[in-house]
Amino acid sequence: MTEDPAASTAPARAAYHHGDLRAQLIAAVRELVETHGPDGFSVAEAARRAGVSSAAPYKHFKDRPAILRGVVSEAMDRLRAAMEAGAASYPAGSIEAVAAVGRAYVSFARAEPGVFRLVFGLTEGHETAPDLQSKGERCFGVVVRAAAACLGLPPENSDVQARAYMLWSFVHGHSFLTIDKKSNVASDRIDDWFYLLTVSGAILGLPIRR
Amino acid sequence: MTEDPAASTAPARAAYHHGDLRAQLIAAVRELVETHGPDGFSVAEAARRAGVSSAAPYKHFKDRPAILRGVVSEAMDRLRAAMEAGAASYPAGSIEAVAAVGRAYVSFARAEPGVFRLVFGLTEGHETAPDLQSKGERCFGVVVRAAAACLGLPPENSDVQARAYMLWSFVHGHSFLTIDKKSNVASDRIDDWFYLLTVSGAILGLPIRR
DNA sequence: TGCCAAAGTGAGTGATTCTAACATATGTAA
DNA sequence: TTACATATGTTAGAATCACTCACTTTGGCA
Repeated sequence: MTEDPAASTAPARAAYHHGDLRAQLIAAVRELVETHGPDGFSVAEAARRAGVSSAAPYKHFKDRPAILRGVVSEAMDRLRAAMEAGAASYPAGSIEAVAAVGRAYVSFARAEPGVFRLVFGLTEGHETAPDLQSKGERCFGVVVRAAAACLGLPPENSDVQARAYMLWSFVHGHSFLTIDKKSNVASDRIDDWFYLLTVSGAILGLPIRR
Repeated sequence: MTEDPAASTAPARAAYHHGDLRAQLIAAVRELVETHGPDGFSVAEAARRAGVSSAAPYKHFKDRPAILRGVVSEAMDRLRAAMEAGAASYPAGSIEAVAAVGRAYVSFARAEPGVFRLVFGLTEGHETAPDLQSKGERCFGVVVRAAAACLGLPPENSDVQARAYMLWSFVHGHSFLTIDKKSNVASDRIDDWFYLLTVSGAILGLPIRR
């Protein structure tokens, strides 16, 4: 019982008492949410996978929603990092950079549909979570900056903000429809990259590349 | 105990044994989902509100997810009816009719954010629910027909399908971002009707009215 | 070394989902 | 009208879960 190397997908059980249980719990919950759906997760099962008693999680999280919020917070960090990496992989100010932000968004939703749904389906305790709110705004900020650079306008410009919001709406909706498998008729036939380029160009008012 | 007129918001208790429990349960669950969030609902509470024992619901629904699916099914009927009514309130083939479909969509999300989230957040038993799948496709069909009429092309045309999908993505994303209160900075300032007209026009390739 | 706080355990409470066995009302056919 | 089959309800109970409390163990620190 000193070691348990086959503990789900968590890298390893560090120690009997001291291990970084908090991170391991978040990883376990993320996995559960991904496989069993956002509401098919239980604190008891997560604790079981982490190899601790069912009361241990409450030393690190106040509540069941608090655990969910931890997962969401971590996921939003990764999402924003992916968006920024997408923007950085193309010349600053190019429309390709804008589309790459959207592409990163859709890719994240495809790779982790359960977590993605959780991020934008969290309602309980949402009002009392200023850090999640601010992280959401930072994600939006990535879109705003890319659009601003592309348009040659300051990010505070209202037109930039509006166009960034439209871009985000489209990409957000496309992500949801994709993972929901609704209307796969059109979704499957679509090359996302071309679509994102097309729509980004149209929304930003730039000529569309063919 | 023959009458119980103050039973939540359900119109009235029809009879002791015979009442239309199924419809009343769906109404109670819809209400619970709306007030306490999609996962803050319990079969026991719904039964309590309908004035029956906690085992009664299982005579009408196989499962907890089955009840949710019943609510979703009913909601999708209403959503489609609202979209069709929106389209019908403007001349057939007009861009205003297309935008009205989107407006109905956003209005529904605003009016019933909990149910809306449930409709597109349902994952459990989703694969074994062909009626929900077909209802989703019928909703998409409303968009397709409006776009086809506007473009003067048959609904089966692939360009029509793709543009309809883009329209739906945008409207869907806008709905979600609106009810999630993310990035209210831009969302609040927006006149939806003008936006929908603008985007609809851009996506359909028609001149944008100013 | 001795003490304190952090971190984990085990048992227990109340609520939940769902099943099983039983009771009652409704509709149909003799 | 009576008798049966079925739909619809009930109570009781098993299994699970969220969460709390009292207790124990461990690591850090003066």
